[in-house]
Amino acid sequence: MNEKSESSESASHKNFIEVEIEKDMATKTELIGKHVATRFPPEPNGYLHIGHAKSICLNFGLAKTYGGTCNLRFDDTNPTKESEEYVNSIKTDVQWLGFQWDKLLYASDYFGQLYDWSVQLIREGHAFVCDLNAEQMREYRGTLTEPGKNSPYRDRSVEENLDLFTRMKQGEFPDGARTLRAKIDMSSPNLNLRDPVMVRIMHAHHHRTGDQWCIYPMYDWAHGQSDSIEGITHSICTLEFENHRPLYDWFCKTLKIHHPRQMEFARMNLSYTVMSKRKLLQLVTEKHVSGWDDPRMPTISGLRRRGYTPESLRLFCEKIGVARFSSLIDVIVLENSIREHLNPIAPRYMAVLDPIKIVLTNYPEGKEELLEAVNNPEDPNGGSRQIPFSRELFIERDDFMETPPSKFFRLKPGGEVRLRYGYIIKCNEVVKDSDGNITHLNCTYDEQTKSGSPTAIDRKVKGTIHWVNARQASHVEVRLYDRLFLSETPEDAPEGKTFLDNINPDSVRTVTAVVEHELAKQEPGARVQFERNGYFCVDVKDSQSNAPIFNRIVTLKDTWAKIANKA
RNA sequence: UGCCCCGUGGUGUAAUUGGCAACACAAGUGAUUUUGGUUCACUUAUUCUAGGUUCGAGUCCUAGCGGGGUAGCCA
Repeated sequence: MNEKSESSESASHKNFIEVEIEKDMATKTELIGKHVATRFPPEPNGYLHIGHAKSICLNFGLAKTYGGTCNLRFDDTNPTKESEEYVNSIKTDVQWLGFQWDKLLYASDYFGQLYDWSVQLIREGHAFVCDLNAEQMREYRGTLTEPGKNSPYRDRSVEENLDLFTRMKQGEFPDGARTLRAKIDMSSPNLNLRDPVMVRIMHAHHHRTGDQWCIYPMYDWAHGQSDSIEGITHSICTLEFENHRPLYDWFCKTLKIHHPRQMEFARMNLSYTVMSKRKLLQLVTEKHVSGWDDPRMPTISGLRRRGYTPESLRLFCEKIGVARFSSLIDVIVLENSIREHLNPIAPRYMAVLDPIKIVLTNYPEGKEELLEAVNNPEDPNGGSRQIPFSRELFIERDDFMETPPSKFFRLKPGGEVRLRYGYIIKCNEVVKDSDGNITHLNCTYDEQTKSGSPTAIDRKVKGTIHWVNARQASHVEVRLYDRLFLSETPEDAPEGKTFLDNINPDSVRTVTAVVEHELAKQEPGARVQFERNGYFCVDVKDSQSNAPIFNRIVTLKDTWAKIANKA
């Protein structure tokens, strides 16, 4: 049973679900000789987001840990909201995350079985056809504090129920005219037990069963039964289904079928992010983002396009843990997970996002030399490359300050800085146009300080900055993404405002960067580090051949920014 | 308002099930560093409150306080 510690994570502790599963498998007689069976059961009515990733990692992870199985099952019981498009995107996302299901299944596969079981419950007096409309049913249900009243149709004979239910199936009645309800207890303190609707009439085309059915089961009357049919041992879902568990149990018990154990965990809340399908949809339809796969979206497809790796998302899900307390995860944890994955593997390049020119006045005009640059200091086998160096270069505008604060280790008038892989230079003159804007900086370089040369060791400077050779620079589009929301909890908007008012107006900034030649040749999907800037990914959708567009996945940690902000 | 669930450093999770409160991240300090990155070291707690049981309580009991869920023919 030590497979858990064999997987990549470092001796992590068991979560409460693992503890319970191990207890169940060891003690429950009906589970003896069986393997752990879980499932990931999305409704195909939207795109998967990072919150689903938690559930996916949990369910598939459990199966892996205990040598069991995990199915992908679509809970497609509401044809008006579902489509093939969503089915396909969900399959893509699950596989991209690195998981392979044991079986691919649909709740709609079980409509026939569910119908037969409905008939069984009617025969046994556990279900009845009700003629109350939606509004009347709400009245009869009672409230949180008052018990409900029995439906006037509750005591119909088995024969009448059977007849009516058959005719419901045959399409004799319009939508909403009747429902099949479980006969439980209208005075139960748990509202889910007040004779819940099992089957409703819906003359709608289903993306898989077509027009075969005009009655469709409700979630409660499909989910547990599907679990049961598939031999699921542990049915793991989020906390909002907690109050449904007694009903889940009631159906299995009353039907006398295999009875999986439902366990609930807290859904993920991420700071500076909204996660509800409704709000994500609103962001898309109202064009606050470019689509479901906009790199700022918390959808799997958005994170993928942004440049997040499956490994980083799995790592993230491992880090946040699983519990029953509804917590708020700091988005920094997400950002760190991609830094952690990319740091040892992403090749480094120099790219200047906001260029300012420097002229090395003592460097011979027309001379050019090649400097050796390490591809990745974290990777001993990463090798090196040659980059051209000459009299005119670009550096980052932020790396020069005319009147810098203390502890500014970069270029300043009269100050020195090292050009990465090159020389130490000194800024002698700030050249401005008539409007007072800096046009370029006149600097001198010290030949003795060339990187790697024995004489270079003699002198040290505090700062090293990146640069790009002016004459041979390539120009590429770079999209600088930031958080989509300004507020830690965007949903908490003040009176009269909504989460949309918390949108960050600068969540994306597009710039043309001057970069090393090598960067212009990167293929879509490639992930690199721009030294001192961050990790970037070549956009898969908008890049043209020989014209990559870079998405900033995440900046590097920036302790200078912290120091500067304090001052 | 009824019922259900949950409260452990700033954040997220642990604690051999009643026996020295631990890990990661964040924050801070220092070291290393030709990325203000990486790496390394060190620093940060009345376990929501009040009672109770016990030799001993984060863990069990009671009450309070706080947070979440729940009144679709959605899932």
